[in-house]
Amino acid sequence: MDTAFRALAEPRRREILKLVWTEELPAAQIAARFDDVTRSAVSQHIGVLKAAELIVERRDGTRRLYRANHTQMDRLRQFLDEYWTGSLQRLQHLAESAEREKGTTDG
Amino acid sequence: MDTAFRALAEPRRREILKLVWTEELPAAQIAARFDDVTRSAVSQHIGVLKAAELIVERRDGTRRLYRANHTQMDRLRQFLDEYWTGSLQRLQHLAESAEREKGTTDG
DNA sequence: CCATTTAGTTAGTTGACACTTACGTTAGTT
DNA sequence: AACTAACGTAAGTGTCAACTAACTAAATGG
Repeated sequence: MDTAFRALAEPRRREILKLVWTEELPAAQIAARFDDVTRSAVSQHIGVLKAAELIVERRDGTRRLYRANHTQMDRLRQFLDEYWTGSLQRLQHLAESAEREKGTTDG
Repeated sequence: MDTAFRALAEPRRREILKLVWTEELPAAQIAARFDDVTRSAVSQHIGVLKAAELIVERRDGTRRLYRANHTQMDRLRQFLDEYWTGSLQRLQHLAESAEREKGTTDG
């Protein structure tokens, strides 16, 4: 989770992720989109995105094709959602505790 | 945007954010929840969350009360959503370009 | 085998980040 | 004014991340 958020914190990695969102691309073609950074840097970014499971790799001879892992991205959205649902659940627990409290003090 | 993602990448900050999600809390009470870190460190985390506009501050005498900024959190979810809608739009643009291409070569 | 293409890896530098300790600041209290 | 409570801020340290340059590895073709 930490890994995924930290990976997305880097603008360059977000761009890479968008590039491989709809189409599968080899590292060279990804690197070619950036003129102010070396292939090595892009390769390392890809490594970070791969570690965060935001992209997946498919090998084809000497080439390695990358594409976004939509599932992981969806998981992040769900995590953000939990901030709402999670807090609602906590409120519900509080309410239930209050109910029990009433019962114990009563009997 | 970078700031917000980087702020969320830290587990401690995510905990702080959850603490002030439903209730407004002073710094001291937030710091009291953690026994393995100093008040100063918590204060700095709060500073990062504030810079990312994930929490807002309200002053009351010598105390400063914090609460989560739900709007900013919603913005992050929308950003993640754009990865889908955005790519759909790009596909649509491609389709439209192809249509125009047909027209120009034709006439 | 040798050269080429495609891509990952390592070494080293620079800058950012999390943390602690110590100090400064503002609002109440006596 | 002096004291206390509740915070933030500055300085210093260890660790991690991003980047470049140079090297290595695997597949392909003569």
